[in-house]
Formats: sequence, C-alpha cells, structure tokens
Amino acid sequence: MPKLKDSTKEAQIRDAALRLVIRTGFNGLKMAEVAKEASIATGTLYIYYTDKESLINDLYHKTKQEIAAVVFSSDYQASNFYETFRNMWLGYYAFCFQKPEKMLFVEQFLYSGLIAEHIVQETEALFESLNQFLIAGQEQGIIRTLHVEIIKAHIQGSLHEIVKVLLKNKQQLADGELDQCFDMAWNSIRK
Amino acid sequence: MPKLKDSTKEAQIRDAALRLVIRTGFNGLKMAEVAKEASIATGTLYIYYTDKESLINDLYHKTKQEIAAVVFSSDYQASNFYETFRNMWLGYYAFCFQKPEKMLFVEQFLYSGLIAEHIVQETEALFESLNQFLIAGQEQGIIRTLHVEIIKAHIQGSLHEIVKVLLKNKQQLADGELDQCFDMAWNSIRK
Amino acid sequence: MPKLKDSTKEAQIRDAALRLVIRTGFNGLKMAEVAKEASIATGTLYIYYTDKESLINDLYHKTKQEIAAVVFSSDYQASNFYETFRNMWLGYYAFCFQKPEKMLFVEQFLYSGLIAEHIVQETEALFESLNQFLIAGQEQGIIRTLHVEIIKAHIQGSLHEIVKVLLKNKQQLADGELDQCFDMAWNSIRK
Amino acid sequence: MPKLKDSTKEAQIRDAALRLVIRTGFNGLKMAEVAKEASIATGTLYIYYTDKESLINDLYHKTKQEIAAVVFSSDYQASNFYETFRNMWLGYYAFCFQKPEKMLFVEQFLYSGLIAEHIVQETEALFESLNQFLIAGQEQGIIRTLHVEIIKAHIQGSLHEIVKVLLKNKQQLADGELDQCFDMAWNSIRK
DNA sequence: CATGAATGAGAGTTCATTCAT
DNA sequence: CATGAATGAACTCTCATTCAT
Repeated sequence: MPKLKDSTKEAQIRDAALRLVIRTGFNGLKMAEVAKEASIATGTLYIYYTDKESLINDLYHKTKQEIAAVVFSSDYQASNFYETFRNMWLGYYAFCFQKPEKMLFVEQFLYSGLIAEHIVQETEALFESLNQFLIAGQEQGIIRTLHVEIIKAHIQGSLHEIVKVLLKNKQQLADGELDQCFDMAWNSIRK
Repeated sequence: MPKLKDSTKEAQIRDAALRLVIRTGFNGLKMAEVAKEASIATGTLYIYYTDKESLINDLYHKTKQEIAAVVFSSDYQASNFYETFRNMWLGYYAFCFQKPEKMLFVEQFLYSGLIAEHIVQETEALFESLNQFLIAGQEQGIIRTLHVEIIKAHIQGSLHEIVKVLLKNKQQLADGELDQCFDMAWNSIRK
Repeated sequence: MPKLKDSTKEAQIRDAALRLVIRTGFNGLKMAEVAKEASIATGTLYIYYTDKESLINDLYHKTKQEIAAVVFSSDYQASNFYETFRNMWLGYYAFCFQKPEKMLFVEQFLYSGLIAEHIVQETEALFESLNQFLIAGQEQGIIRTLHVEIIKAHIQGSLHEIVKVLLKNKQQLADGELDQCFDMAWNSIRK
Repeated sequence: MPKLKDSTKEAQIRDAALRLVIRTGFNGLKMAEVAKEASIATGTLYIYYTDKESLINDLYHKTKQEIAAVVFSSDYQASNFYETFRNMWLGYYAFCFQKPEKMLFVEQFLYSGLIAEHIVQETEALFESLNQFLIAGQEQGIIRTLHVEIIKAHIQGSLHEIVKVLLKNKQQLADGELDQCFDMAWNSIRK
C-alpha cells in the first residue's frame, strides 16, 4: 500500500496560498513560494491542484463557504429581524477582523475575472437565504425598500473598509465604537 | 518620477497603464502592453518612467490628486454641512461611476505596499481638509462623534461597493434609488 | 538489466514501452505512461528496470533477437541462394508490415547513441550468419561483389521505406506488387 | 531607428537546431541549447520563433525546399531518362553525404506527427515534378510500372540507409563502389 | 528623443526516480 | 513484491529593462 494522499496537505496548501496571494495578487503569487510556505515540494503542489488557477478557484470556493457558514450560523437566529441582523453583522465583523486574509482574498477576486463563472455562481447561491432574510425585512416594513444587492453592497462595503482601516493602523474598536459602527449600518437601512 | 519630456505622451502612458492595471494587478501589468496601448515603443516608456514601480507611483499620485480635486470642487461648497456633504457624496459617486478605473486602481493599490510611503502620505494630506470638514460637523453636533477615519471608511467603502455592484451588473441607479443610497450614507452618520 | 521477477509483467512493460516510444522518441517517453499502459504502478516499473535507459536497452536487445529469429527461420532454408533469399525477404517484409513498431523502434535507436555499445555489438553478431550467406552468394557469383554492409543497407533501407509509405497511406501491396518489390530487391543485387 | 531584425540570425537558429535535433529528437531538443549553439540568448529565440514547434516546422519546410532545389537542379537535365535519373541520384547522394543532418532530420520528422499537415502537404507538392518524371519513364517503357510512391520509397530508402552505414563506419565509397550502388538503384527499377 | 531587438533571470509546470506504507 | 505520493532538477516560455541604431 502506498502513502495515502493526505487531505491535511490540501488545506495546508490553501492556507499558504491565501497568506501569500493577498499580498501580491494572482500574478504575483509564485507557486514555488506557496510550496515553501506549505512546507512541501513544488511538484507536490501539482498532485493536489492541476495549476495555479485551479488552486485559486478552490480557495475561493472554500473561503466563500466558510463565510457563508459564519454568516448563517444558527447561533445568530433571534426572535426578531433587528436582533438577527445585529448578530450577523457582529459575527461577520468578528470574522473579518480575525481572518482578514479571507475577507481581502474574496474581495480581491470576486471582480477579477479569474474565478470560473460556475464557481462564482455556486458561491453566490450560498447567500441566497441572506437575500430572503432582507426581503422579509422589507416586506415587514422594517428596512428600506431598495434592491437587496445594493443593500448588501452598502453594508458589506462599509464593514470591509472599516476593518481595513483598523488593520492598517493596527487599531481595534473599543466596545462603544463597535456599537456605533453597527448603529451606522443599522441606521442606514432601517425605516 | 517622470522626466520633463512630452507631457502629452506621459499622460497617454498613464492612461494606458490605468486601463490595463486594474484588470491584472501590478504583477500582471506588462510594460510592453502599456507601450502598445499608449502607441509608443517599449523603449520610449523608459524615457518617461524609470521603471514599472515609478510609473505606478506617479499614476497613483496623479489619480489621488484628481479625486481630491473632485471632492473639494468649489462648486460643492454650500451654506450648511448637510448640503455640502450631499454635494460631495453625489459628486464623488458620479466620478466613481464615470471613471471606475480610477476608483478601482486607488482602492487596489492603497493597501498593496507598492506605493512608496512618502507618496501615500502626501496623498493622504490632500484629504486633510475633508477631516476638518467632518470634525467641524461633529463639533457642531450634526454628525456622530466617531474617529473620522472610520466615518470616512464607512462612507467610502459603501459607495465604492455599490458602484462595483452596479458596474458588474451593468446597471444604473434610477434617480430615486440614488437618493436612497445617499440617504443611507447620511442616516448612518447624522445624529 | 531486468531483475528476475514476474516475467509476464516484464514483457507487458516492454510491450507498453514499445507502443509508446515510437510515437515520441526516448525523451518523449514517460515512465508514468509506460506504467499506466502496462497496467502497473510507476514504482513497480523500477522493480523490473533500474531506469529508462535500461528498459530501452533491453527492449532493443529483445526486439533485435526477435528479428533475427524471423530472418533466420529454418523454414526459409531452401536448396538454392535465390529461394532462400526470397524467403527471407518475404518473411522479413511480412514481419515489418505486421509489427511495424518493432521495425521503427530498431531503426530509430540504432544510430541514436542511446543503446549501450556492447548491446549494439551483441545484436550485430546475431546477424553474422546473414553476412556469411551473402558472402557465399558472392563467391558463387550469384550476386554482385560489394561490401555486404552496403548490400544489407540497400535491401533493408528500401524494404523499410516501402513499408513506411504503405503504413502512412494505410495501403497494402497486391500480390503482383509484392512480387515487383521483391524483384526490385533481387535485380539490384543479382549479377 | 532601432536595431533591425537580423535575417542571418534566423538561419543561425535553424542551423543550430538542425545540428542538435538529430541527436536527440524533438523532445530532447532544448531551447536553451539551441540558443547557446546559435550564440544568442534564450529570449532572442522567441523573437524569431514563437515556440519550439514552429521552429521545427520552419526548419522542416526550409530543409525540404533545399532538397528539392538539389534534386531538381537544372544541371541534371539530360537528353534521356537514364542520364537524368543518374544525375539526380548522384546529386542527391552527394547532398546526403555532405549534409547528412538534413537527410536525417527530414527522415526523422516526416512520420513524426509533429509537422503541421499543411507544411507536409506544401513540401510534398515540391516533389510533384519528380513524380511526373518517373511516370514519363514508365510511359516510355523505360522503368517498371509500379506505384511511383513505392518506387521513390525504394530508391530513397536504400540511398539513405547506405549513407547512414557509411557515416556510421566513417567510410566513403570508392568510385567503383559508387557506380555499383547507382547500378543497384537503376537495376531495380529499369525494365 | 524614439525605436524595438536583445538579454537573461525567473516563473509555471513536468517527470524520472525514490521510499514510506 | 507492489503501490503511488512525494521530490526537485530541469525545461519551456515570458517580460522588465537595456542599448545600438
């Protein structure tokens, strides 16, 4: 019996690629560096991923899945729209702050044209229930009536940018500030 | 740093570089392609810019200057905070929608580590009066008291993301929707 | 040099290698493909052959032996020179037409410098009795007096090339044509 | 004005490639070695040829053209079929003996599947008048009636193989031997 | 100043061979 | 013996930069 294909290794590779790619972009990402960062030989990379593109595509897919799992965590379900929204926003904020590479990576590649269309669509589908949630809020007259894609863009865009500023300045939000940030998000959409 | 030669040609080069770089990132940008897109020979590029990095740095600098000129357009000065803010927001929105390459380019390179620190600082300084403006609003009790960097991040992040979604879907905002978007921005910061 | 393991498997490997190598040459031959074609694992290949070169050398040796066995088939011995020569020529023609890979392989590698000198010499020795046969024909005044190496080259070169043309065009020789081809060979050497 | 694309260089590259490729086959041919042999940088190779395949294709094309020019040299036209055929045969023999690389290269690649079909066809067309010549000989009852492709294969195959044997043994044919070799060729086809 | 051919270091990918299982 | 994952040197091709014209 031969050595068995190690499924840990695939995750190691993705972790390494993620760490490196956000610094340099797709074209700046060097497979040799990914290998070194993952502590394997270059050739081994190609046992797990046929080429750089497929590595990035899989990384995108898996990262989006992880984000969906965070946003839709069952812990966040509350009795009313506001509470649920608040839980989601805070949960996603915490995620972005703790794993900014994932936030940055996804942001960087969504509009890059490098992710295969079918993967983009599969991952968008993962967030369909978020759309449902927002539409329900609109129908109940809780939040403003505006195309949900724009609402999501508004919320996500501001959250991401805030996290980026904080990371750049190596700051953290005090509790009161965090509340204010959430307030900004909420005030912008509530009716 | 550019040498003082034909300044039309220099602008051609920057335009070409801008168009190309947002598709591919710094590492994907090919000097030969920039030259072709600018309708000059490769060698000529190096008369105007010593290397790729200096081209990108100059492009960043000039683009930020243009954005500052837009945001601080004297036309936008109004008699009260709200009106001025509204003019600025709408003006910047229009700019981003019409010249998304510039928005995307600046966004892509701000945190990239490729722009020389002194250039980042010089360009940040251009926006100092925006800080003043916001702080004045806070002192007058018009807008919420929160670190201005965060306020700016919130406003800019959401505006950019909305524009990106619209461009991706090749949509435009109807007038009412545009008002709503501004409302979201305003509601989030007003007291 | 092969180790003495499962001799069926060894033959499978050679068959696989032969099929593949004539399409691609030595450098294009991939050990992994040989293994797959032979329905074994890559590692197993190296139990039978220490490296690619030794595989090719053994294949060359065995193929030459097979050709010698064909040419010197006892069935071909006839009462006179002409008949024997004719039997040999027709037998070898049939062999080349049925197993062109073997003909092509041997032709491709003879002058390649990849076959170890001692193997080339051993295999040449197998054809020594062909030399004897031709010399006898010369001494009896049946065929022209010319260095036997040149006579052999003439006969073999033309026979091979005819087979190659036929295979390329997916044709076969009608009986009369085959006779003509043999006639060409015979007329060129007879006195 | 820039340095002008040097047409000598293209020929240098082909010469280098030809010298190397017959030793190693297509897959063994290393672009870096071709460059070194041609005394240029690797990158320069790619200014003249987009890739290895196109280099080989052009080399094939040009070599076949050269061979056609040799075979159809106007000097060889004589008053009768025999003389013309003799001139051609001797001329081609001399060519193969002096530039065996060209003979070997063409032989190696004709059936390799690496030469683009349109190039194979274009080059075959160059030899159409050889077919005409042979058919005329058949119609005049001078040579045997047999598919010209087979006649050509017979003549060419034996000539090539003889040259290969001679080169391998570092021999040359004495004048009498050369006559004998031509005689073999002639006797095989004459009626 | 302008040109584009030339350079060569460096990137992605392949594959002969090894070795843990 | 058999397996196939792992290795890393080597190969093809690219591209920032230089420089002869």
